[in-house]
Amino acid sequence: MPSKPVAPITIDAIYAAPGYLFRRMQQIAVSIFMEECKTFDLTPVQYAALIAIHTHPGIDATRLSAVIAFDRSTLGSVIERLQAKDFVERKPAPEDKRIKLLYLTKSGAAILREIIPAVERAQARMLEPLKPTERKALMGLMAQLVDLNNEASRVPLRAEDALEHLGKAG
Amino acid sequence: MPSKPVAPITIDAIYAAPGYLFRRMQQIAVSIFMEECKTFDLTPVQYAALIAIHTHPGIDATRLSAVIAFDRSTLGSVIERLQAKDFVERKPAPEDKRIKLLYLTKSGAAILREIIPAVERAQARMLEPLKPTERKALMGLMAQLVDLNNEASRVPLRAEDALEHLGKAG
DNA sequence: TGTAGATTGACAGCATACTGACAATCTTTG
DNA sequence: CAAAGATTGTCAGTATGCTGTCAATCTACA
Repeated sequence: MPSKPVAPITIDAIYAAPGYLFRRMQQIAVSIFMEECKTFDLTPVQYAALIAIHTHPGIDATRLSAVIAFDRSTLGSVIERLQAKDFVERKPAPEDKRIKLLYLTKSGAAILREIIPAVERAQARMLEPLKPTERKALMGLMAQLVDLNNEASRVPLRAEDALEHLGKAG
Repeated sequence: MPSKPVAPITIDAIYAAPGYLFRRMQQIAVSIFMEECKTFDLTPVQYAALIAIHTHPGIDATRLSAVIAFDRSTLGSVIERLQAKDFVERKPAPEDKRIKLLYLTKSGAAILREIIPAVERAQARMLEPLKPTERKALMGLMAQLVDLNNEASRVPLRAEDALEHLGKAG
């Protein structure tokens, strides 16, 4: 009996591979985001951070990294840049000297309101080539896959766990 | 009549956004790849470059960047690292002094053969949480979307155009 | 032929992303 | 209470990824 056939080494195999398609689509998504939001000087990551801080005022960096699925190291410099642009401020936590709490500044809240239409245009453009039914199907499958693969990429905490101690009153 | 309702600013809106799902899935895909291939000291990008050079021996850096959808700048340092590991070698093109042609070394060809099973395990793991039908559907939609959005992320050349002058005998 | 324009590889600069390590600090446990 | 262990923010180091620029070189047109 013949042994299991070895897949030929070709570039076309790459083009059909999940890993390639995910990387390429991420690349395209960032490009579209930056194009729609070019007047705002905000990257996708910085936008996500602002939204999360808006939703959870007084969150600390470690919990924020869990909420938007980032490692702490990267997030440190992201916050630094947001602080330099005066969109975010950090206050020492009174009960724990290690922690610095994150808050939006007035400019931060303002730019968030202004950028949202542009972000929504960007999100719509990413899926525009598909038919409405296909968009729904794709987003459903992606949400499912990301959720079920959550453990695969080691993020320090699951978002819900990270927020347990944070008062619902915010 | 009421004006168009403004979407509330919440973190949940982020979690359902295409941009977030694409970024997160790319993150997960890289993580799985690195886990399966950790004995090989090759990143996903370096792997893609090796495959492309294997498929098109004597390709130059600019065309390679088009084939695997990268900008030239990033690819420069990627090639440098592959060269440092002795997986790739560059030879000056006789008919054009600007160009350096890329070839796999013996070690490069060898590691490619060895790593492929690990890469295939990684690719399979990315989609594992889904049912077979769903995997096919997702990959179909992703391939379609990436293809139709190709112009969105400005890669210098389309892959086919990039390879036009390269002899089929290559 | 000569020169304007295009191409190539290289570089600087910025912003993710990750691992691993570290001191300061807090918590848990004996 | 004291020592062990965990957590927090930060840093160093590596690798993408992008824009923009540049000199060297090639091409195409006047």
